[in-house]
Formats: sequence, structure tokens, C-alpha cells
Amino acid sequence: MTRRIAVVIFPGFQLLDAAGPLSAFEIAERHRPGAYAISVLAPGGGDVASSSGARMAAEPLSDGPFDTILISGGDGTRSLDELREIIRWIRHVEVRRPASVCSGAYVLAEAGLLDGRRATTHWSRTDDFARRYPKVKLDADRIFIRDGDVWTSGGITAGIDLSLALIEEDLGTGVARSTAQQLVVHQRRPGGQSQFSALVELGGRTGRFSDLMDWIRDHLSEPLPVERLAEQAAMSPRNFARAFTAETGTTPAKAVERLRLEAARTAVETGHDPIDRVAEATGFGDPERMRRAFLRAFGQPAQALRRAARH
Amino acid sequence: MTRRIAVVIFPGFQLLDAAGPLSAFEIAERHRPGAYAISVLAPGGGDVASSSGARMAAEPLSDGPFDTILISGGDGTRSLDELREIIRWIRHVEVRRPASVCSGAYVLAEAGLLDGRRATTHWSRTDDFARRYPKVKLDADRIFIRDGDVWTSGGITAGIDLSLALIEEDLGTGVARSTAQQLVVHQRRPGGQSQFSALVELGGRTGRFSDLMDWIRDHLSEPLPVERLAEQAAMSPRNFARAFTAETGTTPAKAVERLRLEAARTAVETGHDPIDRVAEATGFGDPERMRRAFLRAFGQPAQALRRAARH
DNA sequence: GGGAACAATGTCATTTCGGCCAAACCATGC
DNA sequence: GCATGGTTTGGCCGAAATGACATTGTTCCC
Repeated sequence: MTRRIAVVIFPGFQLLDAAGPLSAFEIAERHRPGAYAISVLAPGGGDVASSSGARMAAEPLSDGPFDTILISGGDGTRSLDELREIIRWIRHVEVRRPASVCSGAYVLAEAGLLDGRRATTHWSRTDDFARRYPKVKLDADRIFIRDGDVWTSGGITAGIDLSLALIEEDLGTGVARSTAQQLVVHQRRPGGQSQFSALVELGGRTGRFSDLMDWIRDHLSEPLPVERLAEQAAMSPRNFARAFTAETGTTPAKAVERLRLEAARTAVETGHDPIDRVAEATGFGDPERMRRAFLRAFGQPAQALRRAARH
Repeated sequence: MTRRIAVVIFPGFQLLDAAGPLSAFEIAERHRPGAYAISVLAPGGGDVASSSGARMAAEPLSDGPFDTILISGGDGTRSLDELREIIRWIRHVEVRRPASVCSGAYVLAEAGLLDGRRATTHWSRTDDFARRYPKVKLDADRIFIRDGDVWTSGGITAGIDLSLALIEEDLGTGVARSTAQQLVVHQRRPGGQSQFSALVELGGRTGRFSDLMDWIRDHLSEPLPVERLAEQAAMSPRNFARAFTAETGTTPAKAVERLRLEAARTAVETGHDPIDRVAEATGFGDPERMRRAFLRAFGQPAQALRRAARH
């Protein structure tokens, strides 16, 4: 049986919100030809400009029945008036699984599809969303949420995760797995956590430890065992570790390593100190230690990074 | 100074390859208005169909100078003939940073821009690529690679990582960091590694431990400390742990936990055994242990998953 | 105001992880 | 044959992470 999947866009939509699911379903379809029929819809159809300026072609909103309708997000959702047509349409169209990416949840909420259900949206909008739709049980911590047949997802790229989950439900774990492997970069360790996970992760949402982070950055050259950090945060070591992982998602030791690496990398790329000096200043002590840490995190030793940065 | 960024597409291109970088630069531009001028180019311009069927609007290939040109990948690269025009164009156009996503590396390689340089491409194409372009030093393990001013990236979503690195080079770590935060789902732990990292990661490229994995799956109900696994693999514990992390990217204990979770999840969703029974069968022993493991990994307890699966 | 449920914090024990060193193994050249 | 240098393997140890459990504090309901 072929499932009709519709991705809904509108002027000012976020390109990735739509492209992620489209690609995911496309690749799943490659594994199971005939499993999906995918279309891109927009009020009125035609070329629709995304917030990035790039335009995508769409067909007009049409009658169902659809298996899945995926509302993309984007700045357009800030003025819901322009989305009236979509909201009216989604209320009446025949669909088994309504879903949204990112701020697309506003459309579903406005249409009343989320009342009494658990849902999520982009983290930068949670306060506003919660105020506007008190009937929706908002859970900002999840990447995506399924409540019955209504699915919502958070951050922009979360649309990909959402789609993979939909695919898994439809076609089973096997297909979902190969699709994930095709899409997501082969998650090997050497390149590992892209260089940016360090940038993204640390900080935590309440900012409870941001002072501590600053303090760490200032004391990188000293040894920083868990006890020392706990002392600085005025907690018991065990409890500190617990709170820290809960807040930041990383264990203390790993976080320190991340900060050391980040500092060392910028020092290596932009500064002129010899590598040994950098190693000492960032607390790696032994330059050999640093070399290996670099290999693990960036896939190449410090020297290579410096050369690359200098052209 | 405004940098001209061009994303190049062609019939059969992979939508995400283009959309990822476009969104990344768009958001960076929001942080630093005027930093980038982004355009989408294709031979002849007009509406270009991606391999997913969705069409994107493009301008014709134009003269530079460009700061950055990003060639997207896609099935289209399998028959390079259709890409002749792009290859001819990229050879002569004025550009500071040529870059490619995924199989877009074929275009750069064909144009000779990668000769003698280190580069990467999608992992499913590495053999073919290496055979075809022996002059290119292919390193398939990296997410993206910079050699001088030429950048290439692997898997489809790696285009996002690549773009973030470009942005960091241009506008500094701060902007790159906020862009990453906007784009990537706020990488919190509760939902943490999307549910799919388990599916993607394990296995390892040489398959050295796949027998062991099967064995583990068959013995989940027993306690599985590192020693036991090492014994099964006929290695010393220390050496086993080392080899295992090198191969799979995860530590043994974590991998076992992943396998337990995966097994438990399907048992909970598709089977009818009471939760306690599942906990025992999958080696969690204490149901409370399993409950917490579920919360950590999936953000909701087993009960909720079962309810969700049953509609 | 009493008390029960629950969360936050602390202590202790166990397991896992990662660094370091030494021995074994391997290839190569003399 | 035997030195040499490099890589792989194994053992050991300290630090970190995790889990179990006790204790305190807090809230909320009666």
C-alpha cells in the first residue's frame, strides 16, 4: 500500500524543515519502492520562497485522504494570519497522522489538534507557545513527541528524527536503520561528534553552571578533577556530578576535556605559541597527550590544524 | 564585507545537500546581517527537480567572483556527462573556497580541483571514488575535510557541519555556536542521541565484532560485564575494550546498554509480556532500573511507549 | 500542626574507563 | 643470526562514572 505523505510549506518557511523529511522519505522509498507518494503543498501552490530566499515548487492544498501531513516551521508562523488557509484546511482534511516540525506546531495548535495532547516545538519559542496555547502539554526537552497519532518535533533538524520515527512505524526498524545510515553521517568516532557538538551542547538550559564554565575556562592550566569543580560549585562531588550531567548532558570530565580542546584549537589556529606552550596553557601538560586528544576529536593533530588555518 | 555564497544544484540533486548549507548560512546571516549573499545556481537556471521529486528554483551559472561555491551531491553525479557544464564552469570561475557535499566531490574531482589534496565523500561511494580518482587522497573517516581552501564533506547531513565550519572561519566561534544551536536540535540528553544513533552506530566498519553483537543479543538476560565479553571475543579484557571502542565508537558497557534498550523497546511495543518480564528478559533485572534507562534514552517510561504503540 | 509523599543531597561500594608501561610480536636492514 | 624500530597485546592502576541506599528538607494535603 502506498502512503500519501504531504509536506506543507508557506511563504517564509524554514527550508530545512521541509527538506529534511522529504529526503528521509525519499530514501526510505528507495528501500521499499512504492511505500510512499510524497508531495509538497502550499496554499495556492506555485513557487514558494523560504526564509533563506531559496524557492521551492508546491502544489495547491488538495483534498485527502492523506496518510501523513507534515507542517514545516519558519518565520511565517509568527504572523498566523497568513496561515489561516492552512489552518482551515488541516481542520477538515482527511489525515491519519498530522505532524509538525519546529514552529509548525503553531499551526497544529491553532487548529486545535494539540488540545490536551503532549507536544513540543523549537526551544526558542517555548515560552511564547506555552502562553498562547495553555491547553497543550508542552514538553520542551524532547526531540520529538508522539501523542496518539499526532507528532510534533523540536529544533529544525529534528524534523529528520521525526521522519525516521514515522518510517520506523511504517516500514520497521530495518528500513529506518538503513535510511538513518544513508542520511546521517556515518557516525564514526574519529570524526566523531562533529566539531560543533562542543559548541552546541555545553551551557545547559537554565544556565545554572555557566559561571562555573567561565571559571573553568580561566583555570584550564590547572588540574581539574571532579572534586575541584564540585568545591568551586559549592556542592558535594557526587551531587555535583549528578546535577552537572542532568544540566549539560555531559559528564564533568568530558566537559573539561571539551573546553580544553576548544581553547587549544583556537590557540593553535589563531595564536603563534609553539604547540608545547599551548599544551601547557590549556592543561594538557604533556604535548603528546594533547596530540592524541586532537586526533580523537578533530581527526588531525594540532600541527595540521595550524597549517590548515594558515593556508 | 558581503561574501557571495553559491549553492550549485542540478537535476537529480539531493535536496538536503543543498538545503542544509542554505539554512546554515541563512541563520548565520541573521546574526550578522550583510555577512552573506546567498544564491542557488544550476546550469540553465529555472526549476530543478531533486531526486526526491521536490523542485527548487535556481539562477543560471554566472560569472564570479564568488567567495564560496558549494556543489551539492545526488544521484545526478552517477552520470557525470550531465554535469559537464558545471565542471567546465567550476574550472574557470573565480572563487576563493570551492566546497562540496557528499557525492558533489565527484564534480570537484573531475574538474581536477582535488588532485593531490585530501578529501572525503559519502561513505557508500568511497571505493568507486578512490578507483576513479587515484590522485585524490581520500579519507573516508572524517565528516568533512579542509585542505587549503578546498573543503569536502561526507554524508548528506554533513553539509551542515561543513557550513558551520565555514561560518566559523568567516565570522568566528560565537556566531557559529549560535547558528549551531538554532539549527541542531538543542542537544539535550533526555532525548539525547535521537533514538536512531543506536541504529546507526553499532556494527563498525570492518564487522569485526558483528558475531559478538549477535552473541550479546542472544544472551541479554545474563549479566554482561566487560570480562564476559572479552572472554567471548577471546581477548584480554583491556585489549578487548580498546579494540571495541576503536571499532564501534562506543564503549562496551554502553553498547550493551544500547542493545538491551533496543530489545526492550521492541518487546514492549510489539509484545504482550508485562514490563517486569521484559526487564528480566533483557537483563535489566530490576524493573526500576529499566524504567530509568528508558527515561534517559527515550524520554518516557516503558509503559508510555506501550500505550503509544497501541494507539 | 502532623504526617506522608517526594525531591534534593550526601555517603559508600562497584564498575568502567583510559593512561601508562612492559613484554611479545613483526618486519626490515645489516 | 641478530640488532633495531615500530606495532600489538596484556596487566596494572588511578580517576571517573554509576548505582544503591540513607538522610534531610519541602511541599502539600488532611
